[in-house]
Amino acid sequence: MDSSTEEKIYDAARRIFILKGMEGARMQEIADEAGMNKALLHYYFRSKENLFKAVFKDIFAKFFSRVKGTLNSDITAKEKLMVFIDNYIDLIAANPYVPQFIINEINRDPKVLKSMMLESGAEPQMILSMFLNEIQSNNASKIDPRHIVVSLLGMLIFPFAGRPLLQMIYFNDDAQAYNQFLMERKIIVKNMILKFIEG
Amino acid sequence: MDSSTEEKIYDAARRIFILKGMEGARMQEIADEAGMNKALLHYYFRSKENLFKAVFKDIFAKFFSRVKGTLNSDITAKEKLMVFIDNYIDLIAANPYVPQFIINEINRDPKVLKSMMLESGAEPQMILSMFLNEIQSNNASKIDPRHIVVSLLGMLIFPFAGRPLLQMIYFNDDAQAYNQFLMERKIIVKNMILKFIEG
DNA sequence: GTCTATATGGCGATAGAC
DNA sequence: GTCTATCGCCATATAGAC
Repeated sequence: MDSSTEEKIYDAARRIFILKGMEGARMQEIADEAGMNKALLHYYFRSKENLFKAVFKDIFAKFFSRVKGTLNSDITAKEKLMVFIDNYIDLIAANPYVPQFIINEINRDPKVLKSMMLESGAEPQMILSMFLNEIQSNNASKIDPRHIVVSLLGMLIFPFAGRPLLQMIYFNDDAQAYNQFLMERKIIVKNMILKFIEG
Repeated sequence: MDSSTEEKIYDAARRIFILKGMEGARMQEIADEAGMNKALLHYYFRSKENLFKAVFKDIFAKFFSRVKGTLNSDITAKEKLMVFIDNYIDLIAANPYVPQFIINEINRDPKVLKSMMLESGAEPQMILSMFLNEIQSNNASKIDPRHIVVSLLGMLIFPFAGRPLLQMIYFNDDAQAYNQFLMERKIIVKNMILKFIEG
């Protein structure tokens, strides 16, 4: 681990903030995680608010760019959607707390959302057309594609966000079984979306 | 407003906790909301933790009992599902922050989940069969009904939890238009579930 | 740049008058 | 039961030695 001090702080903050959110995180905890003193956090980032914004902006931008990247390949619209579902479930599985973290923070302080959008390089107009073009071209049933996008994202994110409850009442708290359930969802969600789009 | 002091505290706490969560809420803020002094909160509930648990337990139990009630009427399984979707969207629309609040708190401290389940009168076994029977009997495609339950809840909850982001990028921040979108989802989600269940 | 020590403020909780 | 005043703690932030 020969990364710079600033990078160590940033990485530690990223882990702690994602797990506990802005309010739940403690500067001391981040310092411990980074293996250094609390004062250094302020030396490099001046305030907790600053550190949080730096981290949040990056997480937000990275997740958006990953989504964008998935949709920018050179295959048919339907194939893009299928690839997106596979990749997105893998992406959340590798970062299970990120989507809920983003949802929480945009609800906690919706004001930051606009600047996040701009600074992340994700112009609203580009985001708007994301998904929608893919869906429109295959949408035999002429449904407002925004309903399909929202349904799709809900189906993908909820099993991760609601995991403690779902795993307990439907899987007798068997984490292994629940992991398998999450991977099964790739096929399930693809089938569901296809059936809906193709009328 | 001739309710008792304890009720006033409880109601105020409920509003504040739902909006800000356990960590974001301040006892002073709850006292202001209830129109009284901070010390009275401790006189009646001894600690913030106690007050929070009392509120959370009730919210959790009430949401579960509403869901249960919807599924206990005397109609066919398919009709029950359709009625459930209508009622659940109305229920969230009237309490838009509640589902995310529940999700946050069970993730923040999963230990409380078990006692919540028991004290809310919702035995896991009863919860398990909830939905599943309804879906199984109509499930021509023989899909694991848990996938359908999770998909359904995700489709219903996500448009509320992700509202700030979705409303901004897909509705140009037009709240009125977004409200209409939420009501349209009753038909959309019903169609989606039906198509899936009926193969 | 990195540390220890400390200042400053806010919050949960309590004491005690009425 | 309800209030004012205050305690004690913990978290962010800063001062200052090295």
